[in-house]
Amino acid sequence: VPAPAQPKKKRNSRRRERIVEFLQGIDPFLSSQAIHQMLKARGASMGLATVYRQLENLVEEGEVDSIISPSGEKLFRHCGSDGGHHHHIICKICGASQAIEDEEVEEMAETAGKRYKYSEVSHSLEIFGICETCSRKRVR
Amino acid sequence: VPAPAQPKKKRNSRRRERIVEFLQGIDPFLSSQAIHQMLKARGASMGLATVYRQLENLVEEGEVDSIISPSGEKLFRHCGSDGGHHHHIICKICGASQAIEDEEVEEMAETAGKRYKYSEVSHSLEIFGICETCSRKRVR
DNA sequence: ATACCTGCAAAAGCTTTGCACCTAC
DNA sequence: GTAGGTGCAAAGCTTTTGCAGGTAT
Repeated sequence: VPAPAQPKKKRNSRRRERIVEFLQGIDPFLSSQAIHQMLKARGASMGLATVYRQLENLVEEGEVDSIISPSGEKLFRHCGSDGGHHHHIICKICGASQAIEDEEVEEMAETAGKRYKYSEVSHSLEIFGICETCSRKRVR
Repeated sequence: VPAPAQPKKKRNSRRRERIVEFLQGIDPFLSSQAIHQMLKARGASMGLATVYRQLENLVEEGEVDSIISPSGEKLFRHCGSDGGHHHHIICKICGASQAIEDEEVEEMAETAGKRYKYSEVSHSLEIFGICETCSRKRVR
């Protein structure tokens, strides 16, 4: 079984810093496109491809958390200091999220991997719903 | 809050039966494209769009379970008789899967929804890895 | 100087949709 | 006879990639 290659060397850059800085000040999970759009709106010079490439780097380095929405779109969120891996309940409409603590999920995934002899085990648990704010807006 | 509209009336058809029949005899989670390809290989007359449309129907009716792979692709599997909703550990390479029983996840999702006042709460928990068979093939 | 970073546009994948025709009920 | 099903090709979307030029080290 080949050991996972360590990430390529990454370089600092304006765009990269801009993205990290932006994500640190943001709560919800956002799509690459949304992030690009919001950065442009803030006056950043930034190509879409760069956003994709940098987000890929940042996920690889563990700076950013990535999930897949029910529609198959990748969503990103800064997840640096507040501990390691955890899960969220996420609004399908606005992307607002709250962290969910649950150690049992981690254990369960590991146990299942061993029991069925799976290697390179990862897991994803995401809870999606519609937050109170968005619910109200919908009723109108 | 509008009540969820009941599914449209569905009609029996050769293609639909073919798909159900095929999925019932299959273990792993498969993509729409894979299912289409395998049905064609078995001599079925079947368009790709039909596979997409029927899988959509079947998921809506609860005949088929759908998940999203780490790459964002939708995967399907027959999930009719063996109880209701449950989770799986899935091979990233061949799609083989084993069911995982865990009631706590269900409770947790529900609790989190109530606590944070989210409506229309759903959740997804999937464990991905590489199964023993595929591990061996890789090493060669 | 070299290796990585960027932007743009093109290309790739998966999925959905418009339309004309077919089929179950 | 009518509403739903089907195939094909076109279109939609998100994401990736090729390439020429820019930038950090």
